[in-house]
Amino acid sequence: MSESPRRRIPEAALGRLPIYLRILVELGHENVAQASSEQLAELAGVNAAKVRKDLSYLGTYGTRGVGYEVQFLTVQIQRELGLNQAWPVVIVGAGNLGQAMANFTGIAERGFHIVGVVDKDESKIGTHVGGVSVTHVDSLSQLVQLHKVSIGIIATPAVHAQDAADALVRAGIGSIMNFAPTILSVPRDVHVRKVDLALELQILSYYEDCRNGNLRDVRTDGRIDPVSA
Amino acid sequence: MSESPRRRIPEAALGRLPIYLRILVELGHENVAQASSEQLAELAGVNAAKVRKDLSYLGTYGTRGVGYEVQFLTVQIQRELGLNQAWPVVIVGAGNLGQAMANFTGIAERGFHIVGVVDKDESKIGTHVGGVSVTHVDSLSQLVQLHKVSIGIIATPAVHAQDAADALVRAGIGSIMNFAPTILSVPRDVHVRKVDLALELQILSYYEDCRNGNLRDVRTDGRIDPVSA
DNA sequence: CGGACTTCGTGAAATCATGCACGAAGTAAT
DNA sequence: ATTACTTCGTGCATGATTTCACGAAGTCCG
Repeated sequence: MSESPRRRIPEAALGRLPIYLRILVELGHENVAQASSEQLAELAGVNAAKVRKDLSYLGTYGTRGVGYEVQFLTVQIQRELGLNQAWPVVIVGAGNLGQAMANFTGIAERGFHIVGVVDKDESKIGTHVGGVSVTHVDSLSQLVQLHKVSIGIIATPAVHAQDAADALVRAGIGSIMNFAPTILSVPRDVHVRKVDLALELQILSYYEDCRNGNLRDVRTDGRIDPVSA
Repeated sequence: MSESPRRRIPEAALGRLPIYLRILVELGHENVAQASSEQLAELAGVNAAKVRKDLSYLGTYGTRGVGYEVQFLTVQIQRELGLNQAWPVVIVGAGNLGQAMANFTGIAERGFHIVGVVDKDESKIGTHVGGVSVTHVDSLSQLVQLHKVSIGIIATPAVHAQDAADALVRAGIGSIMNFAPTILSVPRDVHVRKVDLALELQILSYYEDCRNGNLRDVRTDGRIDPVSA
């Protein structure tokens, strides 16, 4: 047991660390030196016990009676998330979304660096987005090796998403952020995070529909006109 | 018990319904008439029992020994999600992300209709994005009332996100999709879904960092140089 | 120094989500 | 009709996550 076998932050907690991090960075900019779990909870929109439990997975970095030291905790979370380096990222797909991601300042601000945008559409090649010029998807491997990229973003239409994933995997990428509404099939050791924008809207639609008194009636069970379209 | 008091789909299941829906629509296009939970599970990348349990929240729409009728189930899920109408949507913020969302075909395809894009930057007003022209944020209420909009998208920089939310709430919006990395404060009855793009990348960064053998060492507990930056 | 007060860290309870496994209900074919 | 087979619906066990509640460890001040 000289290794470091303890070390796996629960998914749920992991998803909140970037939120705490952003808040801490902001507090730092305002020269706030200390923050209690209560304050952080308020800013993060969660409950204080959860903040403490989440932070406890990193180590015991708080001081009882006082709170957490903003600068120190900032660095700890960054370290934990692997953000003490600038990660190079490639984007596959130079459409609306690909361009938006390439231009998105929030990404650069938080330690990511877009090193390339590729597309298969000849007409887009050579155009400039967010400081880099679009190259052909065939140059992906080269790009990845040159910049030691390990994170790729898929911003292609759904039909090409699996191709994009295959290309990224072939190029040696280890993690993928997928905007296409497609379940990608990738080797077990490649991490995929799916972001489905329409899905989020559909969920809002559900809640809106509920609110509108459209309490969808359940007991209308008998099949009504199965096929019509 | 003549009411419809039963009717609240667990969050986790709700988040998967749009996935099943997309799969069913695709199967429908391929003229597949029936699908078993096993097949749906395969396509959705989940386990068959979960598919059945999720669908059971809608009603008992399957046929034992056979499976689910694709057309019928499609309609049921749409109905449940409130997608039997086209929802009008407004976007606040005509930057990269706002433009990308306005142009995003995936959104229109799945029953949403962008009726307006507003911004506070005079230089953007009058420009065209995704079939509508950008108007001033002051016209928001008008726009919302005119088109009976109940869903708004915030695609502004973080500093203006709360203003945008306030404006949306004032205009009478009921649900908000927020791309800014900000915890919005809104009335209790307004639904907010947060999509934090940088956050997703930060989580990938964590996994990449783990993979790279950088098993962050935990026992280096003694505070190392708290403040340095 | 000692007592009052603050805030963390964490066990334990409560809640929510997942997955198994099996009975129920259907089809198909002899 | 009976038998063999498929696949749903769901009770239950297991696991993950959230929340509570309280002891421990610190600060502050007279």
